[in-house]
Amino acid sequence: MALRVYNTLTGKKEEFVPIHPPKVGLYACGVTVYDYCHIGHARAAVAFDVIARYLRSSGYDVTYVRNYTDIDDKIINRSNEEGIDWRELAEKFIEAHDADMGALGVQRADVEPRATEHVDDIIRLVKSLQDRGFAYEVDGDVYFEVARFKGYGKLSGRNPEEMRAGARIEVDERKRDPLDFALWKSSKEGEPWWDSPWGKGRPGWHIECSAMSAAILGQPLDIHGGGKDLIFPHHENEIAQSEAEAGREFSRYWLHNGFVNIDSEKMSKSLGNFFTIREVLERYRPEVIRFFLLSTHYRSPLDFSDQALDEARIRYERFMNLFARVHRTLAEDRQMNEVESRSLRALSEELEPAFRQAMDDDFNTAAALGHLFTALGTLNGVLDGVEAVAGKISGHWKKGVDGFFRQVGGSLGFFDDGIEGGPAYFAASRSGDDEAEGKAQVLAEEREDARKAKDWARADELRDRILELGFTVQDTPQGPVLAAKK
RNA sequence: GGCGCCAUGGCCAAGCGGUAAGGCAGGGGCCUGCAAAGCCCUCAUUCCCCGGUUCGAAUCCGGGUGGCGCCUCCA
Repeated sequence: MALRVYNTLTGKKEEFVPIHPPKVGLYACGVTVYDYCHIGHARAAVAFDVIARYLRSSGYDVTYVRNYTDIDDKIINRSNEEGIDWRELAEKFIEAHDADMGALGVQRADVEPRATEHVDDIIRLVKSLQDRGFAYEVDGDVYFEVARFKGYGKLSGRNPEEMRAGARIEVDERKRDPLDFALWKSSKEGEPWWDSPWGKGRPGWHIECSAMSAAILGQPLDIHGGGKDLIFPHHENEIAQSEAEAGREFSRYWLHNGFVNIDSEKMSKSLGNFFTIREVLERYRPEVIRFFLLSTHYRSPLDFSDQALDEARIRYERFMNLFARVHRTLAEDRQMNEVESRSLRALSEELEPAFRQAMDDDFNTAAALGHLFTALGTLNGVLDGVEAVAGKISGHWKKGVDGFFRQVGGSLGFFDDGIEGGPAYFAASRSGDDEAEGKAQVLAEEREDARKAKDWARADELRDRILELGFTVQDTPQGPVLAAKK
């Protein structure tokens, strides 16, 4: 079964064929570091994290590059507002970005370049464009001349003539054409600058990705991606710069993730309707947020709401409940019986292939997760049978279940600890209150004694007190099991 | 104004020409001292509307209606 991906450039789903298999060069646009990341940034990061993970699990040798744009007007403005050095500001938000994304299980990219580390490459690229007649200088600023590049508009499906006719492009007298965009900007007094053939200045917005991707991955790239809002002008301009300079294709496939919406409207800084990752992390577990983000196909819009997060939590906890249950079920060293082996065959012969088929279809995590829920019913059913006769499960079965979830979870960024992850999830240490857990544990034992004495009033009272400590209690065949609420 | 995307049960959500996955919520049953967790059954003759193509359409085409996005910084 071949992997198929939706390519923005062609508007179609195509079979994925790397240029130099098994190597895959993947470049995703990262963030401009002038503020904390919101859930929209998280979605993009998680989407491309899953893409990189799944490509690897499919046998590709992926080099994943995700940049930080650490020099830009917004950074300069923000640093002036806060009265701190722009470098310090960028550093602060790079650290915050790494912490937030790390919490969500986003793996580090293989290379995470910063624009300021590649100013030499940027200057070389701008100079080359100028030498080739695609760029012109005006008082220390260098612009890309869109009219000289014939393919302009091919990614976003626009044509330059119509865009010029549109009234929304602001007129800058210094540009030969309203569509021309800055490759290099002269720096004003007090602004960051680098020496260049055009005097002191700094990179324009789009040029850093062209320069860094070529410097690190070479050209053409296999995949270039980012949020849908980057299609125009950012990625369109990258194509113009890179293809004009190199005279060949910039990237084979272009992948773009959809937005996170609030009440059906795009979450964005300008609308003010955004939630930062850290805000949401105060209310929901990182795994739950990740599960929410992967519950819809990456190209579709995704509505953010407490209701949606609550449902994601319930859904995610069904897996954790299963894991905790498997974990505490006693195992014995024997061959699997018919029921056990049939359930594992269902995993390996039906569910795992179905999972991969879904992921092969343009990384359809929503459909892939659907198949995992099917596994849930089968596996819980096996445990029901074991508990009904107060028996033990085969150790091979336990191992098989653990292996299955580690395997599929590896592509999604879940279930790293397999079955062990169940009890760990419900433990209080995750919410940082070991003391309360200790107390609750004592009460749970008292309650168990009361239950054995059939003192139901006492048992119920103890359960209420445990609840007040922030725990629910389940009476299982293996004894009482606590779970942190939250 | 230009370009584009979307519309599936109460809610979320797969589906990409072959006769509606999955989850949440709801109803019934089992299990339980009661719960919780879990299991079983149930829950869209129908996919915004109207035409068309086809043996066959949620899926393709045309026209509506509604929502959204990009065209300026934006994941």
